[in-house]
Amino acid sequence: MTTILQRSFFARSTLQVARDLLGMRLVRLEGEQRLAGLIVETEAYVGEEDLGCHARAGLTPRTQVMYGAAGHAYVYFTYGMHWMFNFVSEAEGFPAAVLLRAVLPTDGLDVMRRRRGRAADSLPPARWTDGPAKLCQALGIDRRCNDLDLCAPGAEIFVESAAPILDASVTIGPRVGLYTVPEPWKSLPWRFRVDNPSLLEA
DNA sequence: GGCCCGATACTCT
DNA sequence: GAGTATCGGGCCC
Repeated sequence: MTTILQRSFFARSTLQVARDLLGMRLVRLEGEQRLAGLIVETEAYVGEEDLGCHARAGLTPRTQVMYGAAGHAYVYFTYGMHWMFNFVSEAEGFPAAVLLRAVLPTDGLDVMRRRRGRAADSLPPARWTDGPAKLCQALGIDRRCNDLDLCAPGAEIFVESAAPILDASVTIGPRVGLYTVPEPWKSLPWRFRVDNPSLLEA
């Protein structure tokens, strides 16, 4: 039986949440259409002290969602064209989140493939959603999803429990794309990745 | 397979 | 006005 992850799951150490989300199933409901994928890559962004985290600038209109209750979605726009999806973590008032970097499509493949367009041609499903902006495009996630409560009854986006991933199948390393972020933040091993996503049972 | 680059608009200084 | 938690196409192996 599957259960929906509740707020207590997200209201923990961000590193623990990022690790434990691996293998869980992200579900996106669009009316009758169910889109879903197994989470296979995440990154942790933890507090104002973390110079890789948007909250380094403190409380602003953009970052206020990260200061709110755990279990909400923090969705932001970057590079002039891309949306990114995050799970808010930790206690209310402490700004932190887990960036979703990749999923393995399991439900609604036809819709996801169509949304990815030519970039999906001749590639297996795992390659349609192996980047933070790619999966947002495939799942139809944009600014309307910012601050959604993933733990509310009837939520359009939520996470279902699934088979946990063994430590032996997880690679931990530095976060991606923090070119101008100073050490030690740039190199902290706060990225969690399932080694062979395509081997996971869909 | 790899590297380089441009697209594009939002956030905070 | 500068910087950006990226992507895909073009090019060269």
